[in-house]
Amino acid sequence: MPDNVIDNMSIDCVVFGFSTELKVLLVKHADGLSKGRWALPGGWITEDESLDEAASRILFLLTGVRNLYLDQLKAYGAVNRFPTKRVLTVAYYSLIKDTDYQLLPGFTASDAKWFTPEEIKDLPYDHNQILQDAFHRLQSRVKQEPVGFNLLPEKFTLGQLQTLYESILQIQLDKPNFRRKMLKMNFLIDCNEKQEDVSHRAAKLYKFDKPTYEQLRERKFVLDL
Amino acid sequence: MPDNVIDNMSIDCVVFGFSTELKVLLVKHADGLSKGRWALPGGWITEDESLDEAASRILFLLTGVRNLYLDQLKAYGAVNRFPTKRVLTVAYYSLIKDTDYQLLPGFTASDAKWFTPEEIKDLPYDHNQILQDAFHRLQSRVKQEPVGFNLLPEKFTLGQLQTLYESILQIQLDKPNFRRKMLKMNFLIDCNEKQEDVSHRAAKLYKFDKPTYEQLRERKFVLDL
DNA sequence: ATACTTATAGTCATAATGACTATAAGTTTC
DNA sequence: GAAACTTATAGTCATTATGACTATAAGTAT
Repeated sequence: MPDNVIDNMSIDCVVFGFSTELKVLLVKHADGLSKGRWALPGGWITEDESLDEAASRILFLLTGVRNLYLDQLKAYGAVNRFPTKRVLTVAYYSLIKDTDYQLLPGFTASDAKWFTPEEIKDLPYDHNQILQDAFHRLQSRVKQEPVGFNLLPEKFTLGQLQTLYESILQIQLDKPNFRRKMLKMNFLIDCNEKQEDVSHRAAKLYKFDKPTYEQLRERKFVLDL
Repeated sequence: MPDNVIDNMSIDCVVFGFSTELKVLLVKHADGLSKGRWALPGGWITEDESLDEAASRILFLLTGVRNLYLDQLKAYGAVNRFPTKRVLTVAYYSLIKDTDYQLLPGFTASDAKWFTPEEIKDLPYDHNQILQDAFHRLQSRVKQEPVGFNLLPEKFTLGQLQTLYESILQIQLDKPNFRRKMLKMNFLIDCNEKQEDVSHRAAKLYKFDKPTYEQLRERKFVLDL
């Protein structure tokens, strides 16, 4: 443990990604009491950094990506949540495009891996609780913010967008109605391009018009799916 | 400072109340660097209590009410947020009915007081930020939960309910449309009683049907005002 | 050529919305 | 006691949104 860490404060991160379904990034702990087990990525907070800075540093070390979408979830401070001493952890959740994601040298596939929520059974400490809370936060956030746009590639199809919403909200949506609703919102820009390399009719590609979205969000706007 | 406190972790609480408008409870600090200034109620976390327990204890000491509606907001941990040393604080927000509220002996009107948001100018530490974040949380929460029912008396009129929503969301609402929307939700029970002691036509009193509300909330339900 | 697969367009009855008007039931003022 | 207020409550109506569909298009795979 470096000498400028605060020895009773840590960070834990829930990193969400999406390709064909929603995934969470776990790391295999190299040492400590949870050695060899998969757990949420985390680390100690140092004296000279804020909470957000600590989370950002820890995620950069893991993923190689700076300025990830990162939002604090909440603090966890049960008396015995950590086995050896009392440690408060501040949990964050993060969204990442898999196109941006690259494991840094030092991490290998056996150290860090994407898991679907169903694959994740038994995490150490209170990480199951943190993961569940993060997932609920994502579910409520997705209705009020363009979080989807932090998970999808620059250009995407309406089908991908729908699959994303379905896998976050865990519901089935009617395709024509979903399209109609999204397009009426007016924050999708038609790229005038089509998908390539698909074995069926290619779909139009869209991208996200951030200014329009922000304007909408200022007023009210609840996405009711 | 008692000897079982953790000297770098504290709690701060934003307590909301409502009578004719939304209010926030502040206390006058008796000692320390902010002596004599109004600030959010707070205190140190002790070794033997969780975060929720600490917040609950601190609010009980202040208000005399146990089992308040209490929800964690988030943790604040800027390096220099506290002047003498590094302290992480976990902020909570709480809702209280003024009928339940009674200042405990030991607190007087000059120690603890309700303020409207506009009256609150310049709080010490990062309390301005915490207050603002709590208010935003309340604004978004009110659309997805019956938080209003933790702020109103047991029996209330539709007029009071509307005023509450207006003062939380800081918008004007059309009266007939608001009534229609609320009543259609089916979680209001007609008490078959009327207001008394008002100098105009008395309104019907309603109370909240918690089971029906919870059922609704399970499914989806976004209150779009 | 036919069967798949997914994309995209359109229909239609019903429900919700926003902006109102109208009336009721009391109090206060003159 | 009548008129003027104040707030509650009921109802109208044109417009828009919704949910559940059907239909067609544009490709690939068999």
